[in-house]
Amino acid sequence: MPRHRFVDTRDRIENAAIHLFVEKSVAETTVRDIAGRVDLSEGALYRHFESKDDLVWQVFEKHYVALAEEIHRLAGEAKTTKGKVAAIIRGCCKAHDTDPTLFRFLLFTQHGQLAKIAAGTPTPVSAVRDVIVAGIAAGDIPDQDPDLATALVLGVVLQPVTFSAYGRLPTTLGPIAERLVAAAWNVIATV
Amino acid sequence: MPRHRFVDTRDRIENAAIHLFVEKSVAETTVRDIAGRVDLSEGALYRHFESKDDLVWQVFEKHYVALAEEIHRLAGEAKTTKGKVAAIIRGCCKAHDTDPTLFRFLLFTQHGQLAKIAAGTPTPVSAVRDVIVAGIAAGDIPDQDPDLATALVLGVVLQPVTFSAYGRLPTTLGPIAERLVAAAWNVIATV
Amino acid sequence: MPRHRFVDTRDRIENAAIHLFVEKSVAETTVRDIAGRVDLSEGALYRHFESKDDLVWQVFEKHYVALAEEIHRLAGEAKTTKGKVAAIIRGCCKAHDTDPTLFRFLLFTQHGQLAKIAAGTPTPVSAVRDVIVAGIAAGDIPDQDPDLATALVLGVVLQPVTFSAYGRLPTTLGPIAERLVAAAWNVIATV
Amino acid sequence: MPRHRFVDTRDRIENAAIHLFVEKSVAETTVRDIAGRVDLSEGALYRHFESKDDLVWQVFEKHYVALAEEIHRLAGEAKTTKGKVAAIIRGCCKAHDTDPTLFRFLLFTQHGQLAKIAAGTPTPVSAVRDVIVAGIAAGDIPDQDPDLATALVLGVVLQPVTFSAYGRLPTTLGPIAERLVAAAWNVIATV
DNA sequence: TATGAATGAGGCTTCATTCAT
DNA sequence: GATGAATGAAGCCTCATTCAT
Repeated sequence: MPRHRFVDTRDRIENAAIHLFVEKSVAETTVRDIAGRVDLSEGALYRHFESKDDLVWQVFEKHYVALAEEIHRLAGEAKTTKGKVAAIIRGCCKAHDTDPTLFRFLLFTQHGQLAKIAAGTPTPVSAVRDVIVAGIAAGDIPDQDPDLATALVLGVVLQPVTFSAYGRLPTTLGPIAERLVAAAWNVIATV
Repeated sequence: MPRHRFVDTRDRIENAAIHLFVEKSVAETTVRDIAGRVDLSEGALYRHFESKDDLVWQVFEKHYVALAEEIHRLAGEAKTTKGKVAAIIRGCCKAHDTDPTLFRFLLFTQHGQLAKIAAGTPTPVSAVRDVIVAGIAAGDIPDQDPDLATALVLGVVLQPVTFSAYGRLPTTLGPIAERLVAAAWNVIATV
Repeated sequence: MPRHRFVDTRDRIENAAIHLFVEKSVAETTVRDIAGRVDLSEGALYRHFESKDDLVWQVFEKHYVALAEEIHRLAGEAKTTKGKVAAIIRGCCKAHDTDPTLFRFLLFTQHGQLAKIAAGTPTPVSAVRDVIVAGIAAGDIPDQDPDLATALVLGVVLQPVTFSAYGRLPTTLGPIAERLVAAAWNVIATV
Repeated sequence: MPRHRFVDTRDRIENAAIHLFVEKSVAETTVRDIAGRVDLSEGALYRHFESKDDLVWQVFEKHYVALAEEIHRLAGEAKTTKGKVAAIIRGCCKAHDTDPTLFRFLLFTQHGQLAKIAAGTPTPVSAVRDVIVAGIAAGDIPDQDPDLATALVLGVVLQPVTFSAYGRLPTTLGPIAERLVAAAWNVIATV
């Protein structure tokens, strides 16, 4: 049963697509580009995805949700708010370093995909926000606008990711993870 | 209708373009969209800009450089590093609030335009970096990777801007400016 | 009375147009190109010509007819058929050398303009043909298809003109005029 | 309608294009014209040619070079210079009569395409010139400017072709081939 | 499943021409 | 007469998608 052939092809398509999307942006990547990268005909792609939009969405959603779950899981394993935040930051760095292209794809492709996410679906943003809301409630961090706090924590991770993508910082975030952990905590713990 | 009534046709085009670019992204904005918004024929646009790409680039470059100069100027007016950083953050908030759409345009359109910027041209990023490098040299802030420090400072402003664009934070950054000032300083002053 | 201003401008337009038409072909020459060459606005051209087509046609017709008349005149001054043919060839060489660009314009622009010439209008072709018909009638040259004979005589002049235009022969035809005279005569005098 | 019924789509495109180019000139033939003639969508053309320019060039180059080779081959089969010239002229007449439209296309489209030909590429012109140079060296024809001689020989064939295209001579050159052979020889053999 | 020619809508751009100034 | 922004038609080309094989 050549069932694995299928899975394999689909994975290869997704992978090629992600790389192209980061290299040239979704809009500038053509179906032909993707097919060429996977050494497949254009028409064959439509055996795996309904449309280009569908491909983008499926790939985005899958990994976006996975990242949200990972963050949620990591936060759950720590007891204190400080520990949760640290776990999240470290988790993001690790996720980034495991596959920088994928992480960049999620960051750069949000625009346009975010609107398609069903309200209430857990996202990396909501996962972080949950931790902060709980932290405020528990008195671990000062009372403050949870959305702003979330933005600050995310800014501490995502801007370095952006810099890394532009070559202003190394491809690997591991070495600066603890610095980011400290910064993220600082930013919400100090008034 | 007198055809020369609007001497500011070019300005109106730029303005319409910026708004559309933020609303729908550059790629999804057609020349026809822009022309329609300004109530002009498509062809007429080409008397003002060589191409769509040229329009995007000229509009981006103009305001991107202007923002860099503004940041540079603000930093120059303060004496201490702390004062400079504060001035920069406040300046960004003010620039954002003066014209949120323009600020978002700069933020969201970097990708793809940044590569066209001549090496050595002052940018908002380099302006911030300069302050940090000087701050380290002066001993105002701990010794650290200036690029990472720059990323952290920018993250503190830009992520709230992004949240604001997505409706997760108010359209106005003024009210949270001092909070961002504190956060930005914290992030680079604490090891 | 600035009457000469007008004449002057019109001449300059015609001249610029001819040069551009030869350099880039009529189709690839834009009204803007012409206006630019004369340092005039596009709209101003329409004060002198009804349309681009009109400009092309007027310029072509004027010089095409003038050349026909010149050939006719030259043929009339000689007595024998041989003398007439020689005078025509020499006249063409002289016309070419006086203004190679104009001659090339006539040669290269025929296509498309020829159809507009009113039947019966004297042309360079008909002028040559007349000489040949008369020559046959007078017994100066063997009986033969006058059209073919005309083609051969013209070929002897026009192909060198073409070569000259392509840089395969010098810009000046004067030095080879007598050779062409001999060839032209040979080609129709020998069965 | 099965879409693969015509394996020769490319050939049909080339053929339609050549006819249109001769009928209306390259500049006045639109991609839509060509597509319409072949009963194909405009976009489909681009699966066979990169651009309109590319189509023109490929078609031109292919047949221009083929004609050069044919002339070269014919010249090679004859021993004497006189025989070579005769073979060339007859070959041109035959090529013309086999497909007058194609021959006219080559003649009328030179302008603009010639510049694209790689230096050193054999062309009909160079093929004729080679024969003449060799003829001079062998003493078969008087010493003379080979370029001028080439022009004269070509003029003898190409002007009748032009006349034929304009309806001034029959569509078929066969009947006058020997006359042209004689004229071509005369023109270079007599000082 | 795969192929790739074909479609068709729509995007960007050019350009002859007009017209208010 | 001159200007040059504006028009509007039309041209070339791209690309997501379909479909016969």
